[in-house]
Amino acid sequence: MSGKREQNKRKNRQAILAAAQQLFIQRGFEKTRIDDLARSAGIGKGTVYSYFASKEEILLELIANMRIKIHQQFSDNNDANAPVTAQLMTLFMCQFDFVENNPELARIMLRESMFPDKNTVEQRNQVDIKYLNTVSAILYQGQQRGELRGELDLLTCTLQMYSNYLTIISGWFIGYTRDHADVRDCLQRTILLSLSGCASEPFAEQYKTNTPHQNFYLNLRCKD
Amino acid sequence: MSGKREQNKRKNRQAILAAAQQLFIQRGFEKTRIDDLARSAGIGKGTVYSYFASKEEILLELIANMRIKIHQQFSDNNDANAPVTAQLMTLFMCQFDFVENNPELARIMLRESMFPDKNTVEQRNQVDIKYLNTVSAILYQGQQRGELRGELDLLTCTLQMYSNYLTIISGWFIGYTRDHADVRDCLQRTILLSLSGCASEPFAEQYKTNTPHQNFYLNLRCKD
DNA sequence: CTAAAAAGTTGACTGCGGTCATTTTTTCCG
DNA sequence: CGGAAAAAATGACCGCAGTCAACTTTTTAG
Repeated sequence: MSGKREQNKRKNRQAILAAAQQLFIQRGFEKTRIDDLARSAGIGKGTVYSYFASKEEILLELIANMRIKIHQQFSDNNDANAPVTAQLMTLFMCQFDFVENNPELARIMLRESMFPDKNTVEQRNQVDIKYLNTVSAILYQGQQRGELRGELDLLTCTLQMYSNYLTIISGWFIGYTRDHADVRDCLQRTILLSLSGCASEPFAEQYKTNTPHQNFYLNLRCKD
Repeated sequence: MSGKREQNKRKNRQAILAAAQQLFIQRGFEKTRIDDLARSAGIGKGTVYSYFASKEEILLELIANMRIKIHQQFSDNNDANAPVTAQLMTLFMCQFDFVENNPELARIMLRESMFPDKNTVEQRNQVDIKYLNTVSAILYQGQQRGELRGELDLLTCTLQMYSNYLTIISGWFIGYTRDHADVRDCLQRTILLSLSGCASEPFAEQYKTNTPHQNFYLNLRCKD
């Protein structure tokens, strides 16, 4: 019976995540004590720390799992032939729904995701990249259909669209937007602006560049 | 001598900030204990908390003060007639210099600034708005000079430019950009993209909107 | 099967941010 | 002045995240 150990480890890890899901959502992240969480998972406090490096790590893995599910839902329902704006709106609003329903948890995730400290787990990062890849794919299709300029640098463009989303979310946290409809409107606005550009005619042309990105060390996949 | 109390309060507050500046920068935020900070300021630990609500509040006020100085430096040196791109680059790179030199402190500030929790001090927010106003002013001048489209919604445009900056900074924290030159390049790129737009000719026109923003409850001042 | 080694579990303990009852200083006013 | 009231300072204390030496379970190998 050499699988006993592995089996137990999987069970414990799941138990911790399940307890965390229950407690973090029900009672809140700050108000949940690790001791309670451990008790609820049927293990000792110290054991928790042989599975996760910190309380926050538990939350981040939990959220990463949720975000993968959300992404799956998007993929299942998205119409890849819809206009770029529509697809981006759908993708971003799916994410915002989660943020709106779990502001405390999402806030911690967003903080860590945008401004991580050194000891970040690579894997969690992958969920963000999954979303960036999706944006990238949407834009690439837009290029193929002629909606977007063909010589665009996709990476810059992807970053900008995602950054539009993050800033609107940030505005929501700060209190500049009140409800779902506000967020939707603002998001639509910035996306449209990104598409149409700020410059006036004579200038716009000269601002167009097509040299590829070389200083942002991230490779996105725009094709499945 | 009825001013004794007021005078002392001002002195203590300054002493705390001075000690914080020294210790947070020298030894780091995490590694500085409140007890040490209090000792260094010549007061008791409890007293610190009658001036600041938390360790983080001290840091945030400290940084807010630094950012005001940085902004002053920018104002003093900025050429208001330079092209929009140049002015924005100068403004953002001034800020990045601070971030680069104090990553730990800046990280905490950026996290709190973008995704604050409920009990945020209004005053600190004002520094961010100061910067947004500056961006707004730069863009407004650009409009006046004909560089930017006159019917642009300044708020949306301002948010987008600032969000370009924040995302590049975020990329730097994550490790997607390595050095000062990378950041500069990427920033330039996204700004140019914001100016020229992503859409191809026939589409670009129809994405242009000129209805003013109504769902983002922030009023910027684009004129001094 | 047994015993030693390896892997995993545990809760008492540590360190630090933040609190609060007590003490000290300052102000007010007769 | 003096002494009462108000304001401020203080450090012992608390709660909780995270550690670690002791202990238990599982695996390995002879």
